Amino acid sequence: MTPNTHDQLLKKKQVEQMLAEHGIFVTAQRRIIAEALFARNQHITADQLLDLVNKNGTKVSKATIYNSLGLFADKGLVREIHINASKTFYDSNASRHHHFYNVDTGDLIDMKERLVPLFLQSDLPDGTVMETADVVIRVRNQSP
Amino acid sequence: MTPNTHDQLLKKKQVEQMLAEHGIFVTAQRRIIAEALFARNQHITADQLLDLVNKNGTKVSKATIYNSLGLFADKGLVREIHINASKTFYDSNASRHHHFYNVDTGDLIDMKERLVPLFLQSDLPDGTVMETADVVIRVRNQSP
DNA sequence: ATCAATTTTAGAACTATTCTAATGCCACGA
DNA sequence: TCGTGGCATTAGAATAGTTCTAAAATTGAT
Ligand SMILES: [Mn+2]
Ligand SMILES: [Mn+2]
Ligand SMILES: [Zn+2]
Ligand SMILES: [Zn+2]
Repeated sequence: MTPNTHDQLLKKKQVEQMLAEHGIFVTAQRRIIAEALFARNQHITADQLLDLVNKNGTKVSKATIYNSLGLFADKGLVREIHINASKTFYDSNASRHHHFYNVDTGDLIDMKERLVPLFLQSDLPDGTVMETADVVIRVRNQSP
Repeated sequence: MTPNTHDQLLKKKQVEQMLAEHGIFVTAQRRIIAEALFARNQHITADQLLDLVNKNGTKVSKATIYNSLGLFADKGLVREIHINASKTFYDSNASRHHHFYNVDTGDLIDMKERLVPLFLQSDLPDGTVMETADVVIRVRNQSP
């Protein structure tokens, strides 16, 4: 019995294809990182991802984690979410959606699409085009 | 001729009143910091404010700048805006409004009120109440 | 095999922010 | 007026997320 099931092989193919389609040269480390990152929709920090990737014997350096996350973000595969000066999440779901952040629990929760604001291109500052719309609604637990 | 004009004295009074109304004990340093910060609507970083405050002979420590900004933010007098891991702005206008951030120029520009999204309390996660709605629309300069 | 270009890496460097612990300040009551 | 308690302020150290450096590894092309 090989360590790779059919499903895992499929997923590996999908991830490679995804990277290639976005003009990202596939390397061993990028494949490992992308497989861990895109295995599910998640909000993860750089060093949570480092731990996750290196949990199973593989060894990827911290620098490569940052390099790859930066590259993936540039190519539009992940979204950076800046909660505060020392908390940056990477969202493996880069499609248009926004978030609730619970300051009491630290939870970052996806917001339903229908709540997303609408912007008109013509309302942007002159000579600019929209890159991303970053929305974080901070909530706290109701007082008891 | 005294160094303080009538207008400046008025402004000083107003600032003290503002702090007191928000339950902030007025101290010499807090008054100096608040006068510089609330002199106009601005988006300013902690050490820009440190420079501004200490420009005219006064001497306030970096720790006090951070302590005061944190206190003012807790009391709802300023808004923190987290652009990225190493760029936090303090907005001296804490009223509800949002921002465009130009990644090419670094400009942070106020957004007109009518573009602000609407949220229904009932759409928040169960058991939570809204604290702030932080919206930053990132734009970049149109390609030439 | 050789080569140039790109990627990875360990660890150092950087830097915004927070922490520490000593000192200062001030109001109040004895 | 003096002493005490409680904050506030401070210099500088510590922290920690991120970026940088420069050397080694990998890659695909010739
Ligand atoms: Mn982390
Ligand atoms: Mn700064
Ligand atoms: Zn999300
Ligand atoms: Zn503003």
